[in-house]
Amino acid sequence: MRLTTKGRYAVTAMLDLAIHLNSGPISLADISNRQGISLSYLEQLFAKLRRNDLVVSVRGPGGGYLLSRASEKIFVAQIVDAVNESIDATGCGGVGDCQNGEKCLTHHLWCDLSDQIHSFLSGISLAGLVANRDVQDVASRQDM
Amino acid sequence: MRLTTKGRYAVTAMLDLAIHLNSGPISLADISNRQGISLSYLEQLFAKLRRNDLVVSVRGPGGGYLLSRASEKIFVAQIVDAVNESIDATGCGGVGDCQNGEKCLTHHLWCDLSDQIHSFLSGISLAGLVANRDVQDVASRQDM
DNA sequence: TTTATAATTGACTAAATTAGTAGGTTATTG
DNA sequence: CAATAACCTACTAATTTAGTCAATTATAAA
Repeated sequence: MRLTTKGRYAVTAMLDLAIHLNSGPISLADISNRQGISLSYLEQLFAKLRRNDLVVSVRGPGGGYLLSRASEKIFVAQIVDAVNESIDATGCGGVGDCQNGEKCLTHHLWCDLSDQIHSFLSGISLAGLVANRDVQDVASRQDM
Repeated sequence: MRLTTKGRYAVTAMLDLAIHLNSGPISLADISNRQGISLSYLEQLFAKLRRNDLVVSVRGPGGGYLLSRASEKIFVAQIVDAVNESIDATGCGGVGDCQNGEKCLTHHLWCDLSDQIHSFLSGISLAGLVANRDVQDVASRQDM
């Protein structure tokens, strides 16, 4: 299991889209400026987000990206998953063949932990994040 | 944040010690055989576990490692921490300087997640794991 | 006292992953 | 037709993981 800047960048970028919902398509250049993420790296991340139907793209001048559905229906777990940062804490993908085809001694523990993390991140939607006071503070700072 | 085989190996090895509590010092060779972890790699992990006062060592023939205290008082979070797999999900270590000295848009979210994971893993002791039915099944298979 | 055991230490390495960069192509709008 | 911005591919530096290897030190048993 890993959760590094890759997953954090993806969630941050998606949250940026959710915040600027009423401004039409948002270009990656805008997100890059506001969030301090390299444009080329954003392109890679958005390729995955698009393949996972989390965003839709609009090409050409004035184009950019839009959320594929209401921000209430996009959850942090889906975003982290989309950029291949598995939320799974087991080494076997939950299958249970971690030690010579059998379960390792701690298999059960990592399954429980995975469930815990997954249910936490599945309970948080972009809309929920946008409504957060702390998030609004940071967003208004960035829009100046 | 990462949780890879490194942290899983460490917890598995510590659990092996907890299970064989009444057999005196347990050598790394024994753990290596039972758990399928390379001996040299175990040496590296146990150097860290010892520095963090989670185990004590006994040198010479018949030597090995013992838990430094009762298995009720050693928690999974401490073991994962000891081998440098931070449980922290933020990029800034919780400080809040993730974007040019200020909090990034998702800082709050990662703080909450870190708390969640930490409190989960802090609530599970080695004794608790040993008592688990699934763990006992795997352990008895390994002792044959 | 020697020998075997087992921890301890340090240096090295292959493979994978992360976090990018660079350069070009395609679609669309004005 | 020119500018914009998505799209795509290939490459790279740095870091981390998961080890290997070789030597040293401490101790118990013979």
